[in-house]
Amino acid sequence: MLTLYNTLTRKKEEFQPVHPPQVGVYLCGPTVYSEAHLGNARGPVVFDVLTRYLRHLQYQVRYVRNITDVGHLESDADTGEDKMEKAARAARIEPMQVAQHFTNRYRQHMLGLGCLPPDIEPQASGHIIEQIQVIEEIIANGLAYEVNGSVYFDVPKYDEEGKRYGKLSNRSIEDQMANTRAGLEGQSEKRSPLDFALWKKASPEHIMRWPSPWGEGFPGWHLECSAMSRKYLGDLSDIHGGGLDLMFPHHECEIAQSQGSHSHTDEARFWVHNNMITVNGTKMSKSLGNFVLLGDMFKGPTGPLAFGYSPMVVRFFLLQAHYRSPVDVSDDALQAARKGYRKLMNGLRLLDRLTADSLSGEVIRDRTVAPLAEGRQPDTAAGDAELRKLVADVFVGLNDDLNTARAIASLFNLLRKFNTLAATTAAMATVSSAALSEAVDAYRAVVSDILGLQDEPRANAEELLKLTLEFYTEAKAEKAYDKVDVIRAALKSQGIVIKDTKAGVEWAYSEE
RNA sequence: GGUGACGUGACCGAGUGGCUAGGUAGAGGUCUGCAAAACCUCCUACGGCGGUUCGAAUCCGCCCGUCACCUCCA
Repeated sequence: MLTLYNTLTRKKEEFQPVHPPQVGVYLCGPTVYSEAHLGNARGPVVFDVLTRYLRHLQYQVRYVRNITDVGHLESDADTGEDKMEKAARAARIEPMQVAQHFTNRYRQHMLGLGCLPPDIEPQASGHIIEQIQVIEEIIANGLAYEVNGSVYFDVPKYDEEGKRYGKLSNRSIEDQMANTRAGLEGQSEKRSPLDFALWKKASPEHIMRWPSPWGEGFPGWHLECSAMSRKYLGDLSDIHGGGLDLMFPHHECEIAQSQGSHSHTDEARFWVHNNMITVNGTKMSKSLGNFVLLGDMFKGPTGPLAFGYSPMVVRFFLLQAHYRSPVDVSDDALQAARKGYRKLMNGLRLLDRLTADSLSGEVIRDRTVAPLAEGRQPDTAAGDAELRKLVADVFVGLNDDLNTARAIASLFNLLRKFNTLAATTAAMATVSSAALSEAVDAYRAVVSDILGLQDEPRANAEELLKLTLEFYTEAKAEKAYDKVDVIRAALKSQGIVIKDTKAGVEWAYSEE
């Protein structure tokens, strides 16, 4: 049974869907005004594994990952220029063009990292009507007020009603009041410094603006997720997540908005937060400038990294730590991860052989039974039990708050067993083909389907072809025509024909 | 200041009071035409000081150190 750590209750809870077998999952997606960095990838990778595992558990998952293309203000105060607009102005293009560009880049990188596309990928700008609707509900409930064409959420009033603003991040409204920064004063429109904007009036120079009951403007920081989560996952979804740094204020505000609207829920039953990626122990972030862009990281070198690392190595690296632990990036750690990843992939190839052998039953039986006396069947009880234990351990890890680090450790133990079995016929005789095939299926399922780790072909086809042509030329020089024919036929089966020209041996794609 | 984490062997990184985490690196060995891979063995650590306990990396206290959130941030 899967347990998940719920930030809302601060403990691990058994996962039960609100409406089984459906499961609604929402991940706060990227703000598409710049290139994604490694830190931006962790949430999507973790939630990709989570949704893959939920599907493996036979749940019908609807996975929503939004695109924030509006609504993030640049300055500390609730005023200032939208990040999209700022980027657009700098590049002298349409804001939507900026959004589209980085959305495309983001999708490309996420696919490379093995993240399956979400079922719904809603854009904030496409849900202005829904957001206005939520604001109207909150106003109707007396928890928001309009000033000068802007609408603010009334945090103190909400808190007075016993809703407890701060329940997610575990902070009291008194403490928050006491710790209000001096720099944040001067937002005269707000009744309380804790209030946050639901709708902001657009200043004349603002490009991204929409009509509303309060005049032309744009939605506030936290509204889109509440509105879109409700639209696609209902009043109460199952799992809502994002980085730890979104817990406050973003997710806290989301809960307030949902409680304050007609939904009257915490928006999601489970609030799940992944920890940060650090560089030399310090959080990777755009503002600190110590980030490693995904595109650069795949090519390398960049920033603190002297080498490039493939997307799958990066994915494996992230999954080797538990999602609630911080992970520090370094060449040492990534190089170790690369070897581990390749080991796991070699295991996948070994399984193809193991399965092929088991399928041709005679081969296995001959090999395994041969050393035994006539008429005796090998005793596989102990071997089978051991194999099944190794498989079970993998799922123990996954079920324990999606502890991929433990699951991977168990996979390596299972892999060692496979390697031992494959080494000798005597070893192979210690397990039944039924138990073996179960274990093989489990390994494949976990590595490929759940952890989403695919083999990355590292061989260069061009180089291999060149090598083959050298053998061809050699064989031809030796007049070893049988070899020549074999090579020619093999290449032809790959759609490639060899052309003997006066200048030398060349190749072309077969036109047949 | 408030809230919350964390300090594990050369490196990364799991650890639910007693049972080998795992990966990488290193040493030795088996196998091998040479290698590689694989397998076996070794290197067996928990910031410090106290306490609870038959027993603590794991619980409690204090101290030292690091980090995150409290402002947009995954």
